[in-house]
Amino acid sequence: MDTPSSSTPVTLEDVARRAGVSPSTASRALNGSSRKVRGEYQVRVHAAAVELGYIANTAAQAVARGRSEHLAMVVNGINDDYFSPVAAGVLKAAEAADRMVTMISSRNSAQQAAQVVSALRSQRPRAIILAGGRSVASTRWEERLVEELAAFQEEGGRVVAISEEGMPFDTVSLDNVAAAADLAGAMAGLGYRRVTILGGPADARTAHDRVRGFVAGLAEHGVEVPPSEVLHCGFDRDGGYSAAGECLRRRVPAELVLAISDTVAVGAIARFREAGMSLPADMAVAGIDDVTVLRDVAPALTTVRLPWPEAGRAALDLALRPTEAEPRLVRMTGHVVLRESTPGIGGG
Amino acid sequence: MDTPSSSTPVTLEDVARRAGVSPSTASRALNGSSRKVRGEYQVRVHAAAVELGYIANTAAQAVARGRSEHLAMVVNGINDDYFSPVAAGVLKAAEAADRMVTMISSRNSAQQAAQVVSALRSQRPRAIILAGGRSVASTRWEERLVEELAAFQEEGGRVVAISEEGMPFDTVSLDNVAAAADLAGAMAGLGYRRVTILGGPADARTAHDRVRGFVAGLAEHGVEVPPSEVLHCGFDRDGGYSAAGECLRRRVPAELVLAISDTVAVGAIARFREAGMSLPADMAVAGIDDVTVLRDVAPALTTVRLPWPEAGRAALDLALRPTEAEPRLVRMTGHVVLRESTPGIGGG
DNA sequence: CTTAATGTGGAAAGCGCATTCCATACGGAA
DNA sequence: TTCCGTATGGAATGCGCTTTCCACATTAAG
Repeated sequence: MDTPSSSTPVTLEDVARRAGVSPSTASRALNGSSRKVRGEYQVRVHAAAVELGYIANTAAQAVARGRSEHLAMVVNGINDDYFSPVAAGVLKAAEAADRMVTMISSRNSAQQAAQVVSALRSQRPRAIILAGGRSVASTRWEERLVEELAAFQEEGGRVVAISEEGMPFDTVSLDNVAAAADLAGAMAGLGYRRVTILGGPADARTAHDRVRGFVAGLAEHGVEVPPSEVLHCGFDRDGGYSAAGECLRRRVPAELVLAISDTVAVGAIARFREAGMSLPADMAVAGIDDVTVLRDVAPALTTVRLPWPEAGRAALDLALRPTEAEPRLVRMTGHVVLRESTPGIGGG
Repeated sequence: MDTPSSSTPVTLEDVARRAGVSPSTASRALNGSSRKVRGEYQVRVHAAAVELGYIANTAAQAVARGRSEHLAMVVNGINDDYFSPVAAGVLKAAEAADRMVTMISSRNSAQQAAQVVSALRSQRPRAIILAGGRSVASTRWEERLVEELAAFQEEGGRVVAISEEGMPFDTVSLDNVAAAADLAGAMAGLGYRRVTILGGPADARTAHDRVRGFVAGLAEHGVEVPPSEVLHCGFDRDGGYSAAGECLRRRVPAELVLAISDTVAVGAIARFREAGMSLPADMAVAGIDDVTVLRDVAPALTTVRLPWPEAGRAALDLALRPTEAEPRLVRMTGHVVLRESTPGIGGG
């Protein structure tokens, strides 16, 4: 009790000795074995275990069994604000399934992701969940990443990607293109014609898809967006802020700014306000994601609700299901939520 | 390549054979051992490892060494929005330190926490970080939790608590009382006299401390808050929303609502708006935490900035440092951020 | 040139557990 | 009563890796 790190963890053998049985029996009694143990021994072993405060050594179990039951997740480039919903969804589902999940963040690059997956593999987890952040071009590192993942799967592991349709693994896909197109369509329906797109990083897959959706959705309603009206910027609040500044410098200001995400939209709003504009009177703004904490702010932001937490849960479900021959695809779609920030033009 | 789960992970022995050395040598070459291996063997082993795609089995290492190098973290009651900052801080720091962290969420109760810590212990991690959520009274389950943690420490593990001063472990403390008191003091300085407190759950430690700080800070400036003006509610947006409803039913409405957190404040604001009030003209509102995404909303929320991500990082630093005789305490304080939501009364 | 000190590879033991295999006890059928 | 099938405990083996411990050079010291 005095010196630190003095005691040593109690092992299964300790329990067995205490209960007066063999380690084999103790093992069978304490964990779900196919073999049965006589009732009397059963209770004696359990009693000994609680008396001694025995906690099974998962590492040892993993090596004896050849594979652990843990789950691993790589979060690609956590954004302080934004990392939450999908990770929270996964964690909550894991809680319900009584699992632990090991998280590791990769600095947003596929190179890191490959290394990180390799590190994860060393844990021999049951499944690896990959969240977000591929880039547009299929780089050499992307290939490495896929290879690494494929090797893992080859060894009996499960791989689930979130939001990354196109990988040869089980995938939970949030249809970014459709979400953006729906929103754009709705905006066109409200009468907006001159729109500027805050497009996020040029090389991020998600950003790219959303921009594509915006453009397509508007085009469908006869609204063309000249390439000069697609502004690239960071994927966060500051990105939106500075891109909005750029926007202000245009001769003919837009009627509507379509931001690639709510966070970017918030940054833009801040910049517009700073310039003395009154929202939504002077400028309409919409985003994508429907970040919860933003639902109540003024002007309430028009957005597309994307079921991120549900996607996390779905990913975990897939991860827990046994591998099948064909990669499965769970597709989730968002729906447009009209709020005050886009009152519309014709009707106003 | 055809059937799934066909291949089997390559082991250290495979590498050794390929390199024409003994497993011992391979082990020494591949991992940081105190022993040296001849240069030639060194490169041969490494070459063999990459050729074969060897990935060390951490579980086996953990059992051989007696302890793993992983970090574990229990997040107490993840709130979809709010879980972010501290977890993100920890994860980022872990990334920098090249560590993985296993997260597990406990349903906000100490009972769950005790079970969860026990599960974590089975991994034999190097450290366990405990984030948030103790209750006011020291229940039997809290004791169990501390016991569990103490046993873990006794076995050589490190324990770090965030925001939970008073446990016999290394602690990163965010001074909730002081934060609330500072804010309250500032508000009193702005001339507010009739204030209602949205106090969160009656039994949550953090909430309790903040309410205490509010009351004390106001009292210091001669402002008394009758107990009837402390409204208890959930710790989230909906809690704030409904508590604000209660608030509206009062005869003499308050001039200022002090919410226990930004999220609660946002809920309250939503309710007030719904009632047709104009903010901040009709009602001033302030919160605590300074949630990033809320910084730009209108009316910009007066709050106390609490360095949650930094706390996460600090916790990880502590976790990586060797145990010392005395539990260490890292105290972090917030600072008041005045924004539009509390324009003040005298000066306005 | 001998002897001790040092460096380095390999054999073997061990980490905590699951599991296969063997031994024993028991029940029922003949 | 004998024989076989079944149930269940225990010894032994193995999982992948680290770490003594030992053997064998080399080299430095005498």
